[in-house]
Parts: sequence; C-alpha cells; structure tokens
Amino acid sequence: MKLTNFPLHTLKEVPKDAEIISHQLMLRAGLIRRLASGLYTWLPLGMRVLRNIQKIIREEMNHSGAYEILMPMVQPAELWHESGRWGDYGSELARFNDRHDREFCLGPTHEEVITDIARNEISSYKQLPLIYYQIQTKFRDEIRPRFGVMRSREFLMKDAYSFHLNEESLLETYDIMRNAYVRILERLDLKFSIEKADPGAIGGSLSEEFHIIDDSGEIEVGHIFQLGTKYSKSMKASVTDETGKDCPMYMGCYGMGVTRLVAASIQQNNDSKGIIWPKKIAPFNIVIIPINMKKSFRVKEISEKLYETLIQSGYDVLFDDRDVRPGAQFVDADLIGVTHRVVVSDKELDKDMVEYKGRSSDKTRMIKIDKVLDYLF
RNA sequence: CGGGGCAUGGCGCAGCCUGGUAGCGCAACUGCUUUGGGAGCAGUGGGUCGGCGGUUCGAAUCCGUCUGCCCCGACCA
Repeated sequence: MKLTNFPLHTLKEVPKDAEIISHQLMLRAGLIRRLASGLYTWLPLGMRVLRNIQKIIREEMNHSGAYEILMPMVQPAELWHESGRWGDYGSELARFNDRHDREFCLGPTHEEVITDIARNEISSYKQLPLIYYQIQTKFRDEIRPRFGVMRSREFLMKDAYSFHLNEESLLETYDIMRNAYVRILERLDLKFSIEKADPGAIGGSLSEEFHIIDDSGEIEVGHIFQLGTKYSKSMKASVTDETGKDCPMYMGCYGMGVTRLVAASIQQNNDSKGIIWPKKIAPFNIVIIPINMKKSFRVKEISEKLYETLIQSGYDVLFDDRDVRPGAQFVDADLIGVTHRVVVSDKELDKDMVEYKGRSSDKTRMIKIDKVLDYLF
C-alpha cells in the first residue's frame, strides 16, 4: 500500500476525551473515530487490525468444528417473551416498535435466536452435538460506556452456541471451546487469566471469564457458559433420543469481544511512541521509508523495487511515499506500530545496504539489499 | 442512575471574572527554501463561541433552561 493512496489520519495531540492509553492511541493512530457516546467508526487502518483478529478467531472456531452463521441484529420481542428475558433484561436492552407497532429489540446477545434456529433445524440426537458461531454487531445500552472501544454500546462480538443431547456432551464441547479460546488469546500474544464467574443475565450453571492482564486492573474479553437447559426448556427446543423420547437439548454459549481485543492488545503493547502490534495482527508487516526520495532517483528506484518484491512475496507492505521529512515518517511508523521498518537512503545505498529496525527494539541493523527478504522472514 | 467536570474552526487551548462583534498552536491549502526523528518563511481557507430564552444600545462573556461529552461508583464481551 502506498501511503499517498491510503487514508491515514494520525493526530499529533491527545484528544481530551480519551483517558486510557489504548483509547488515546486508537484515536491518534487513526484506527477509530467517535460518533456518539459508546459508538465508534472503524477507519481503514483499524479495519486491517480487526480483520486480522477475525481471521484468527475464524480459524480456531472452524478447527473446533463450529459452523459460521449470521443472525439478524434486530430480534422480535416474542422470542424474548418465551425465554422470559423481555422482562428480566432491563433497560440495557434497546427496544423499539416497527411501523406495524410490533415490538423488537437490538440484539445484545443471541441465545433466543439461535434456540429458535435449533428447535426448527434439529430434531434428532443424531444431529448432535452441533456448534454454530457468528461474528456480528451487538448493541447493549450500557449505563456508562467508557474507555473507547473497551466498553462501547455497539461492538463486534464472536458468539458461539453449542447443542447437545446430554450434559456429558456439553462438558466435552465446553472444554473444546475453552481450549480454542486459549489458543486464540495465545496467538494474539495476549497475557490473560481464566476466572470462575457469575453467569448473570445469560444464565446457566458454570461460566468462566477470560481476563486480560493489565497494569490498570483486569478488561474481560471472553466469557463462556454452560447454559444447560435454560433456553431449550423455556423455548421448547428438544430432540428425540435413541428410545424415541423427547429431550430438551443441553446448550453452551461462548462469547468473545472482538473489538475489545483490539483495545486489549494495545493496552498490553505500547510505548511512548505508540502502538507495538504483535506480528499476527499488525495492520502492515513492513513499512518502507525512503529518505528524500524526491531528490534521489536512486532511493526512489530501489525502494520502489523493494516494495514490489515484498508485495510479490505476499506481505502487507506500507510504502511511505509521501513528500514529508524523515522525522514525520518515523513518527507515524512508530505510532501505528508496524512490525518491521526498512529505511532506504543514499547514505546506505553507497554500500548496497538498507537499514532495518523492528518496532519492539531500538537497535538498528544494516542489511544487504538483496538479503532483505531472507533477513525479515 | 448518583457524584464530579467540560462544551470556542478537524485536534489541543486562550479569551469569560471586569460585556464592545473572536484569537493562539497543530492540522489543511498555495508558493519558495529545506530533507535521518512531527522543518522555516510568506500567504490562503475554515468558527451563527453546544441549543433555546432572558438582561442590555450591544452577549463567547451576565442570568435561566435544555442538550451533548468525559471521569468516579454498581453491571457487562
């Protein structure tokens, strides 16, 4: 990606709305912009990070035998009356009426909808166990949204739901999902802990939370539940077992805050200059900084060639082809946290070298131009 | 929802006390110079000072009211 073609909008000063470091950096690096309290737009740079995280989540979900679906964000009140939560959920549930005066809500979670799917699609124990998941926008009318994307009202969540003939099967799948969560957080290089938790409004027996460890306390990014038959009983979602008897399905549900993971990662990986992305979620693998490209044809030619080579090799490369001074280039590259930095300058080209620096280190190193690929990967 | 704070150009702020028709830095645009850690000079554009009402010859400034936003607390991915 050539930077002159990429809408990167970094801020020099810290917006006064932002208190915690991840929120400040997300605004300064141009990942997000606030629309209203608890509502954020994701800009192109932020989308790249979000996509990388989603990719890892999808891979681990698919590996665990879960099937991706997409449910509506708007849900009819009838389902919530059936489960009993229309009354229980409180004002965090955003409700509205359509033009025919029917009641609806914006989905804060999807147990009702998935249970409705399950009771219609599943009728035999032979179809079980079954795991569905989706990555979708949720809306919870939080009493107090705060810390930017860390606790917003609208947010992107991965939610999975499993269905079983009996409790043993539920426990087995619960364990599989628990392991998938561990792998996801490990692949994201996050330091985390797992805590027993109160099932709260979601219900069920056992539940565990995945906490992100941070200096300023602990910011929860995942929560998994053994629901048992809470929803299947109230909403009559049953299957026939091998004896021909109708049994309510056992259910599990597994939530993960995708947008919150972005903030959590920044919260754990930053320095005074900006974000230090873990390799797998960085918006770009490499940034190429040509020094004074406008004056030096050699710098221009060689950095463009290097850019093409790295692109051909399948890497996400950011080529800072702006006509700005080197200082501005360095500062932006550090702020947005690109993993590898290659500087092309006349000074080093005289020796057929370019300069390399990793974002997480402050040592620079000279590399022969034709060895850059080998060195980096 | 309770408590505290803030609202002036895209961002950060001054001006308000002591009313006289809006200013600084950054960002943006143009030109020249500059080019290894957010450049310099010159010039340009952009604000009904959060909304409404009141006081006054005159309100960003004083009074009333509403709204929005942020922080602390109980809840959540």
